[in-house]
Amino acid sequence: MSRSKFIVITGPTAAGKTKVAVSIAKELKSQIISADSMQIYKGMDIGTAKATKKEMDGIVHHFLDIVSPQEDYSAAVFQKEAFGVIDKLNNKGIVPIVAGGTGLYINSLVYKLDFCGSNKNESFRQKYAQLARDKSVLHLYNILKEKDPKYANIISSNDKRRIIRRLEIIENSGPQHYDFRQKNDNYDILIIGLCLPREILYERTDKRVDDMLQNGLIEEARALYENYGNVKASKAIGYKELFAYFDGEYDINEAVRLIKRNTRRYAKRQLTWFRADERIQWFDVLSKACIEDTINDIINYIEEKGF
RNA sequence: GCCUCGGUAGCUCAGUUGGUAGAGCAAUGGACUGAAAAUCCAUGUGUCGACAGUUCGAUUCUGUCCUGAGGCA
Repeated sequence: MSRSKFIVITGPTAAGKTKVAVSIAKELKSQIISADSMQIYKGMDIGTAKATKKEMDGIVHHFLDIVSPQEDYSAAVFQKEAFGVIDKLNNKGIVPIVAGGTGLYINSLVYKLDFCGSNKNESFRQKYAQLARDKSVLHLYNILKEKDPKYANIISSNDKRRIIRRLEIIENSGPQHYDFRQKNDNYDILIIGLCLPREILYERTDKRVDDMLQNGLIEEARALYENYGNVKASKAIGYKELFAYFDGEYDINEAVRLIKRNTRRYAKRQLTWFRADERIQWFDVLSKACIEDTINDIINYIEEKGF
């Protein structure tokens, strides 16, 4: 019996993951597992650059449109469900292609991340968020420091989000260990990263924002705004800025400027995230005359590695 | 042609009574364990338009030149 395996295709936004992943899935007669924290939402298509039916080209895509924008989802749920799909496909002799740019989602598969089985506790979060406003974030940090000095030591005393989350875990499940990341060795994993020169990447993200606006992003955001209001999904780039524009905080030109800027910063953070994993084999999508040549290189690499 | 005001960080500008400079925006590096397109940490990147003069020392004062905007002809 051969070992379980999967292939990951990742990289910054606008690097061309969709096309590459579909081409490779076709070649390997495989299916795609999307690892994107925003493409899971229904009705958010243009702004998340979700693959169109045409772009999918008959390839099965998992984890697109699986929840409505008002529902909760999380990396932990993704981890569990994605391994379910991976195992199912492996059993059928298929090597799945995990494709996406959400670092935590990718890491939940390629590392042994333990989410401690601790569910979200909304009232707890609200209570502590209020406490942070009434007193200070540092006040929360000091509470955490007493309960879990080891974890407190590795995060910033100003990281409200992680402080509250850790307190929540302790509240739910009692004291917890913190294991530094260990690679997931239950599977054979091949990780492929798509990259391109920073300057050109930024030109592409800028242009893509313009294209999204042409294709009706404002109308899509307006519908989300009217149907769901300020939900978690609306924190996505391209939506949050338009929501502020709808609220009259600034004009459309400022909204567009901020969308472009935030997209650039996001791409930069993704690069920081992925650079840290030395298993990634990088392919420059502009190194060859056309993307098809790069795709061939990737396919050869996959075969070389026995996937 | 003459007059006036400018030329300092990627951009908009501040400043130095002469001791090689700092804000905003933009940008860069990093972290990331049930919100992650989120959240957080760190960082000034510069022939101060060019050349010469005065000076111990010039981005700052003087001169010439280059260059931008406006005004007068």
